[in-house]
Amino acid sequence: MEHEGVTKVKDLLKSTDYGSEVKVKGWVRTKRGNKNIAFIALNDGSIIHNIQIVVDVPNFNEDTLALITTGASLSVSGTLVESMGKGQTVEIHAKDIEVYGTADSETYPLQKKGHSLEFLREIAHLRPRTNTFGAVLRVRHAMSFAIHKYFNDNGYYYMHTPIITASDAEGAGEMFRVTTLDDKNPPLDENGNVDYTKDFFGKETNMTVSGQLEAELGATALSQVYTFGPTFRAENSNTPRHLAEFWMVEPEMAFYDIEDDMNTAEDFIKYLVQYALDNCSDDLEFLNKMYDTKLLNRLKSIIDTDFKRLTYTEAIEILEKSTKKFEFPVKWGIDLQSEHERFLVENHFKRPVILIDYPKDIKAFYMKQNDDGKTVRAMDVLFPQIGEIIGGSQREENYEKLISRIRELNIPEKDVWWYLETRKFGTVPHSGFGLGFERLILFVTGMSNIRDVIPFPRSPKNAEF
RNA sequence: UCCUCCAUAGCUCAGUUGGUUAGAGCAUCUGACUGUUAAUCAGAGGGUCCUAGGUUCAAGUCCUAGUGGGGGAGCCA
Repeated sequence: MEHEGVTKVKDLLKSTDYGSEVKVKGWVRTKRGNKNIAFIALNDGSIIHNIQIVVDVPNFNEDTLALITTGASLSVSGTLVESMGKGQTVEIHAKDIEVYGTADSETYPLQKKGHSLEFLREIAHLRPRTNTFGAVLRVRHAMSFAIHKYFNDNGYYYMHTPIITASDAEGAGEMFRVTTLDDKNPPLDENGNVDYTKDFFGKETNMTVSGQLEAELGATALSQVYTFGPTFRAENSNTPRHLAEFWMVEPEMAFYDIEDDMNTAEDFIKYLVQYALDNCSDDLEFLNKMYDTKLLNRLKSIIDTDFKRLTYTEAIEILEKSTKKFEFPVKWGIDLQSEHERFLVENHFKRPVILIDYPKDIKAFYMKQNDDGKTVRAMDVLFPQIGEIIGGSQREENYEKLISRIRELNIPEKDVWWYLETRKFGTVPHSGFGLGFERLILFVTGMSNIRDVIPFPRSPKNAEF
């Protein structure tokens, strides 16, 4: 739908309708020229490229043109013409220019020149106006859309799981507390502890660390569901791969075993990468040129490569036999460290790896126990550069086995009674996995810091904007 | 949270064994140029050297602490 006769830059650049009258609105990237002619590069975010506005200076008010500086917002009406200059095929010969808002060139922080990503993080309110963040945000949108499309096309239902939760059973990390109690003078019980029965929900509540347990409830009715929402971890993690607030995709499939789970994960991620290549080529080419010249090759190779599948035990054997010296010694039962995962993916197999059948002691309570009594049907998809991009498992559907594991781990049964009931009433084998959305975006964009693939990152000591 | 590196103009950085008035490129401003492509050329303005202490005749430079940031690790997605 066209808005007020305005054409997007994206469509103007494709157009060959020379001589037609057009209107475009956007933000000035650069202006250059002399007293006779001026060139304005205008961008509206619809595409990484700018449309060039050609201004015959004598035809315009001098004071108006003086307001057109980098960052100013304009409405331009004019004629679409074949460009006389090199560097673009079409441009707009301006007839009328309206300045919506100026951007004082003395104080506007974005220059024509490139800026460091660290600096741009400090001006996250303005960084969407840069080429890099425009590209990242468009790719991020495309990936969000593709996720919904993939699941919708494959018979999944999008399920909204709660953001506020009273269950601490997931054990996926430290949680942010949610409360309306007076922080200076909270009600106390007879033992002097904070009395959460007086709190808003009548019990202690937190921000969710995962929608999985609730997604399982949906899967035992709708067969295939997925969640896609914000997730919160109060871990003091200061790394380029962690956020305190991030988005997670969690499909959950009834009647799927671990093999189906792996097949789905691999198909899903290849679909998303293919979607990016098909729909974000301009942005990916820019990122490939500016940040990571191997990006496009890496994305293409992922699609054509079968992920290497092996068990945790086999992986341990490979690591033990390798001549590489690891900082953390390898032994069956340990949780694999980044150096181990990187070795497997980047040195040994040189392709994505799916590891299954992990020791049960290093995995969550809900994972299906294998007959060996030692391992569970967990699955981790390990990617080059970013490590674990997907973690999933077949779930334990046997009530007796599940509750005995819950008791072993001292998880309060009163917190998970509802979860247990799905195993009591019409239980089915089922599986699922979680994909860290920002880690996917890291992989697809080739960016190296997770704070640069989310518009307004939340991390320890940073909740600005 | 641990290890490590860093903090100097709007941005990116240089600044020697501690020693006059702290520099460059880009950006900005002024001027020149009739088709530019991060335009080019000439000139000008622009600094609480992160903060607080300390050592010293003298600190951007050395020491201590703090704050913020990068990289690595842990926790994890």
